[in-house]
Amino acid sequence: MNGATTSVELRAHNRVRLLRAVHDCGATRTRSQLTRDLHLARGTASVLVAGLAEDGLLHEEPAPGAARGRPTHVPGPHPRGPLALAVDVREDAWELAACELGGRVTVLDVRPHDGTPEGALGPLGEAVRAHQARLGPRAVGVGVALPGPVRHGGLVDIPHLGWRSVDVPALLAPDRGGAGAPVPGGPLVGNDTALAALAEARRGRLRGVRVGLHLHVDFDLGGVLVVDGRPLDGAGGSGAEFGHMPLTGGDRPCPCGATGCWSMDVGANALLRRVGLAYGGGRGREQAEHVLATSEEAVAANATALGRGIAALVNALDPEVVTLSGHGVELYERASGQLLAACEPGLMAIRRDRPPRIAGSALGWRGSLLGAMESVFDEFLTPEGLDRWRESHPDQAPDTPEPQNVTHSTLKGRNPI
Amino acid sequence: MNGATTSVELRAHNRVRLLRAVHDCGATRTRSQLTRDLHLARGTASVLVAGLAEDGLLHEEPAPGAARGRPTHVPGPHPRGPLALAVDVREDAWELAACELGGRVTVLDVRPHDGTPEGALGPLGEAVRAHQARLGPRAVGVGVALPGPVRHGGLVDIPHLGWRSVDVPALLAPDRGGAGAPVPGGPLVGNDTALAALAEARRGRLRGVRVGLHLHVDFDLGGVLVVDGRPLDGAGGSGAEFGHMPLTGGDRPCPCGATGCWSMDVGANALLRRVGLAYGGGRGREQAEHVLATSEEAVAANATALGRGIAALVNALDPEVVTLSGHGVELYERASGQLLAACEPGLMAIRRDRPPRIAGSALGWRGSLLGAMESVFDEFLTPEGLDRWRESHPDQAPDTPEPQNVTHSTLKGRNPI
DNA sequence: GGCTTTTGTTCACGGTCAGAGCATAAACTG
DNA sequence: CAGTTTATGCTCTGACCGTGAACAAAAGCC
Repeated sequence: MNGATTSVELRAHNRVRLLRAVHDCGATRTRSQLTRDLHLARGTASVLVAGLAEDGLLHEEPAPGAARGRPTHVPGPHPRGPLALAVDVREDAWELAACELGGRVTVLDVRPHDGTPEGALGPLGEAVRAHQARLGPRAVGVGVALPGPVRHGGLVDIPHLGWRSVDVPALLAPDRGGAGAPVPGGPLVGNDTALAALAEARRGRLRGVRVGLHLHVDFDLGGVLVVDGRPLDGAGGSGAEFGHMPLTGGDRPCPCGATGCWSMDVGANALLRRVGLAYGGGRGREQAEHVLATSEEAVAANATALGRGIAALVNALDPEVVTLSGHGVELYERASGQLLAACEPGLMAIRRDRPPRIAGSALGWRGSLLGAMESVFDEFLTPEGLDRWRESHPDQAPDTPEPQNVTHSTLKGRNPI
Repeated sequence: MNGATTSVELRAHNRVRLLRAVHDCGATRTRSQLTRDLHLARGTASVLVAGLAEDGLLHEEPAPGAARGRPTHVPGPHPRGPLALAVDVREDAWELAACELGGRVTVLDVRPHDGTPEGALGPLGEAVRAHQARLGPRAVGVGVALPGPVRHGGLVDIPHLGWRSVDVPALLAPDRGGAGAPVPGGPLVGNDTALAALAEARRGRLRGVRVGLHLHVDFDLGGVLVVDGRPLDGAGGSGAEFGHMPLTGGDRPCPCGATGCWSMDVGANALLRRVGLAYGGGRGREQAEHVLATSEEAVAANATALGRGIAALVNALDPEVVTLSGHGVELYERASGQLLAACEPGLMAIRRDRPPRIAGSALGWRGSLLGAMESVFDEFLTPEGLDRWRESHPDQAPDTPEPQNVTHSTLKGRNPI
């Protein structure tokens, strides 16, 4: 992102570039490929890799495929290297995972909860602290995805669960008592839509896309613009709320406090309402999935509302691609016709010539969790982050036991990964 | 923006940083202040300034105020330094100016036109070419602001003037015959709203603001998000069209091809329609100004629609500041009460706690022209741009006569600068 | 007029990367 | 199976850059 000014910053900058390249490609590229991609001299790459390996950040393995010349190696995560703890908190359950550099995910824990701030975040905090203690300095950060707007580094509102300015960092670590202020080393709290978009930008269908629009459909609808691989999260961190614009002409009051929000017409709650079932409070995920699978009419209504809103956003923002995650994937698969039919008349004439691609996410329901991981590594893969690592690893990293590879059942929804 | 990788890139990067700092502060800071601001050693700054002065890019003048120690100097534009040609094309007239590094503007020409592509751009192209010939290599680029969406580097649509995919670069320079492709050295065509937002970000009320929303009101309404000093112009360059979302619940067909656009309810055309006068086709600027000054009712209707749309966008994007330019300044001065009253009920509850500031532009009607200038310097103030300059100035720049300092009357509207 | 303060200039020094030359390790060739 | 080809890793030299200290310069202050 930013530029180096002095020679020593230059070295730090190149260390970060190399490490990020390894992470972004999922530890698949060989050293010689990386050398070319980053326009480095072979000697420079040699020094950089050696340094990162010595710091316990990288570990080279022989490259699998046999090629013509001298065999090269694939730099990947160090066996005692940094781990990001990532959490996806939904309205009815949470999932905790440890993630290596490169993006390999090991699910550590999955638990349902009662929808209250204490009921959800208390046990989660305990689990996080236990794993942090077990992993020691290998745990370089905690990223948490939450299904509501996040303000000023941790205050979360989820109107339909009755969460009002819930201080998530404080509830996760009661002793540290941070009043909304982002404690150094505290959890990185983010909106699930914004984090799903981040994952999509790094490892999904928005990879390499300069301007993309990501929409995340769960109980309600979130949306955010992704520019140059970064979701635009607003001034206070809560800028992924495209669902709270009155794009579909409704006049129903929204729990958010406004009226006629697009979000009222798309998502699990809208599906349930459409068929006359009870909705709200984070309940009814299974019924909603049943409706999605069986009620042609409710699906069509959802898809129509989705399409109309997409048209408005495409007019305004001119994205190259529109991606859908959560229920959006199935909604698009089952009713792309209605969606596109509702979208087209809402487009400006000049947009109809070259409409953006619309695509389901490649990450399924894993987006928010992966985005939480990326948010941790985004902070770690900086000169400052690597300096901290170096300080916490005086010479040789102590032998930490591998994280238990028990993979619990993951949160509901398909998991293509 | 991006970072240097090698030592020599580092030098180029620091040259750019210094030059940009001079430009951004309007050539007001002293060399010692710049040295501190950029965290440079005095020796480095010395070498950099000397190099830039020798290249004909900077020229140091003694600092005006007398301080305690050894007197310092103020680096400013070189008398034979680079000039950006900037053009603001409106529906009924255009204005051409030459701009020095640092932002000093000299208006070169102002002319009304008939609203046709040829009528507007033919004479403009002649004027531009004449000045380019006069200035030689000092003219480092041409930036053009146009009141409609700009696609793929130059194709412009202005529905209410009947412009459909007008190839602006080709019409400005018929001999070069670029078919929409951005010719190297060709004009940088941009949307007036996006460029007004750019100017606001660099020299107006969005300076230093991480996330801001800028709305430009002329005959109709344009809007764009500004992040880190950069307006988000979409995948094809036409992402400043917040006016073409159905935010106010109308159902009137819009010339753009969609229905119920916000833009139908705000701007000169909306004012004229409200009082029953003829509108469209870029005519009626003076009548609209009269309506704005006299009709309480039409102004209130405009302000209400503006406020309602702002609420939706604030919900979605969480900007820190909302700025208004063009007629928006007067609209806000005359009816901020109605605007805010319409905005508030549309906000999410969490936004009502900390609503963004709303402010009239500090640049009045000059924004688009200044933004056109900034777009030229944004391309010039890069390692590549400075290399081109060095190549076109083999050793010592030839003596070019100063641009005539005749300042024509500027385009209609107040000009605080 | 001498002292203090601030800034510009010069230069030795350490750090960084590019590039060339050489070593290495595989596949290919006959 | 031995020589050739090819691609890569390693090492060293050279050029470049910014830092920081020492010195010079130019003003205000006492």
